[in-house]
Amino acid sequence: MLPNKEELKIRSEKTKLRRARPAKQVGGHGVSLRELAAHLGLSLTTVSRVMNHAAKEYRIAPATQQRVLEAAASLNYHPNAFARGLRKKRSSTVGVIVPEISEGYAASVLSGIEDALLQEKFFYFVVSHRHRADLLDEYPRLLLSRAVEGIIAVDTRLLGPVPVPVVAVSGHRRKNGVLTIELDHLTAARYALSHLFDLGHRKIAFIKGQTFSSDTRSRWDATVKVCDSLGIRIDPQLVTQLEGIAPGSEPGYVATRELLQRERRFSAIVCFNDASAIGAITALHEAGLVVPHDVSVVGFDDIPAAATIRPALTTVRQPLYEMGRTAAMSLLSLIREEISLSPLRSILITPDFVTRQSTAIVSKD
Amino acid sequence: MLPNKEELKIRSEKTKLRRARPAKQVGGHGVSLRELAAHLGLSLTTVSRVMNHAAKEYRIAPATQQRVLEAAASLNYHPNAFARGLRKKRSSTVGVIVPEISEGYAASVLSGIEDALLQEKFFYFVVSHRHRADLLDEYPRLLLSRAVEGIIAVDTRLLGPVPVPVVAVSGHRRKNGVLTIELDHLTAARYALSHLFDLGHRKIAFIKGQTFSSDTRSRWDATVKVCDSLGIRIDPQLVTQLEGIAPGSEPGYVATRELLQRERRFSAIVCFNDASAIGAITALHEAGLVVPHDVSVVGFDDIPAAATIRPALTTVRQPLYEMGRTAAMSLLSLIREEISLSPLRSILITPDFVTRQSTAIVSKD
DNA sequence: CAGACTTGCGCAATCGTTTGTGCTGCGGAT
DNA sequence: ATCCGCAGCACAAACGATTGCGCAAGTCTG
Repeated sequence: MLPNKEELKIRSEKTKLRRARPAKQVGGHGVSLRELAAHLGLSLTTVSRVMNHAAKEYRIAPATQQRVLEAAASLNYHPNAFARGLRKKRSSTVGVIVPEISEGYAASVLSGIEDALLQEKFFYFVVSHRHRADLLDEYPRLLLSRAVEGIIAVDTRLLGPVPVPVVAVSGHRRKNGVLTIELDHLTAARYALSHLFDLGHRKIAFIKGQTFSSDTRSRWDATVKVCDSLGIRIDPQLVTQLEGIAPGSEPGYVATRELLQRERRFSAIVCFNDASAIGAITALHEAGLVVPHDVSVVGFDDIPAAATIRPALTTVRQPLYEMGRTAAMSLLSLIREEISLSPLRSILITPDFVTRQSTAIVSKD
Repeated sequence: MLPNKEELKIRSEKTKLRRARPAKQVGGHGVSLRELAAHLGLSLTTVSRVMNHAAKEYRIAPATQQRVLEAAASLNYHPNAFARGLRKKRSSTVGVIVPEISEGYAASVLSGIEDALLQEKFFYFVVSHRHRADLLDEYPRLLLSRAVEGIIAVDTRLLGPVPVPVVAVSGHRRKNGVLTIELDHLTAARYALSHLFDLGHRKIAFIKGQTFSSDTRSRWDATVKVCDSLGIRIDPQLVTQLEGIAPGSEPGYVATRELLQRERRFSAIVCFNDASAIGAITALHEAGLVVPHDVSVVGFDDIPAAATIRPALTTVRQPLYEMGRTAAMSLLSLIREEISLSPLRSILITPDFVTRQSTAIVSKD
């Protein structure tokens, strides 16, 4: 049955009535496009076009633009994010998955991510999986249900495929459809080793990372390669590995004690990270060895404590902020389809090297 | 002009045609309610009610519920966040404003916030203002335009009033409409001072925080009060203050050197935070004083470095994670109007005390 | 002065959900 | 046989913004 004129009339009036009531908006502030338009005596269309900077394209008179913009400002108009998202199918939001947000690594990367995203008016959701498999499985779905347009995985290996662009910061097995931002481990190794080499060190000990850490492999491969080219022989007896998931300096302390027990002489230690370097220094001091006089120590990361510990740590600095920034910018490019994935699978970030007091010329005795 | 039957027919068919095309959804995955309903031969209404657990209320037959749920699962139906938000005016999202995310303080608080929020299916946006006034002004608005239902300000003083519930973690001047989560500074001071008191310390030096830091005032007030009750005299000559915005241990180093120059004897220092305590230790060592034998040092915060530095730092631990959790849970209660603001203006969180190696019995000489 | 452009703007459909109200059978009470 | 009530579902109007077309004046061309 088609409604007749009478009914339509009535309905239309009811509608008007409803529209007249002050709509309580999300956030409780501001007015809707409709109210703004009514206030101006213009159509929704026109106002919308002005607000979207599409005025030229649709030839809105400059005077009208002025009026609209002023009214928008004075009425405190803010477009409703839901309505806009619903219509445009874009949320200007990305998801970030990290192992643990309270850790310095993730937080530094996030800082870079945030800067890059906010510049483009994007926001981000953060979730931390804490290495729990169920969360690793659930979070991407949760993020997608929040309509994120892309995902950044920080030091995290995503399980299944994801229907939006994904950028990984370290820690992702190279995989189809995932752009990885990683440190240039070769340059990093070259920094650390040639520094020691130039100081005269030849018998160098190494503390590798835990096996579960994704950087362990690539960093060690780079180390081997650089030693090769420098002519440094890697003595298997001088290689140890961090064990256990304990954070902080403890694992490095343990590894160094093991190293010392092997009674093989070495004049320097290259550590997997600063935390373990600090542990190494403690162990060396306990063994009566003075850093850097007897043994030089090189760290990795440049965490804040690296500068404050005595002796201050010579270390390879990971530009985490920059890695985050790059990740975010790449993700945006992928979302906007300005770049496609095939040509580049990973972007290398160049580390810095910070020379402090924990390394010195090899002693002559 | 009313459309006649003919036109309506045509329009309706056009409509059907459009609806038939596979709608590319946000996130590129799943089907819409409409498709799900069509698939089931049911109305949108019914399916929606089942999906929203409102089946009882509207007497949907159990068999129907079953069918709906199964179809939803098999078709991978996910409600569109925009449409739902638009309709229900709720985003299940809050905003978090921090000074700097890469700093340990904010990151730890965020960790607690995240846990509490995700439990309730809320997500959060993070923005860091870096003490820039323009951002402090802009971010609340930006967050509101993203329809956040509440805001958590971490160590940050919001400028204007905000039309959604606000919870502050430290750093907020007590203000109407803002619930503040803060450390119980009195207990904290009692921990630190009675520890030193019991070790025999009477001549105690203090390093206060920078004036811009919001905790400086309340922590000092508590210190004065506790000294009073313990009968410890505060010698103005033994009180210094951190200067400058430099992060890390430098300000503490400088403050301690100043203290030493005053040539007033003291057997212990109570520092504003761990970072400055580390600086203090460095300065003391340089002056030939051994910690803790000659001077005991107490920190505040319990940052990771506190445990690794030598000597390991005795310090007051701020339960940042718990403060974040409490903030988030309170905010949710405010949003749901389960609690109102008037009765409680601030929630005190009790600190812990960690005894390590930087404090010792006062030496007899 | 008629037709062809251009200028400046409005109509109305659409995005996907939610929800107040209504409508249809069917069984039991009278 | 009539009426009532309830079980079980559907209608259709929002929510607020975007956008392909379309249309009326005004300007220009010849």
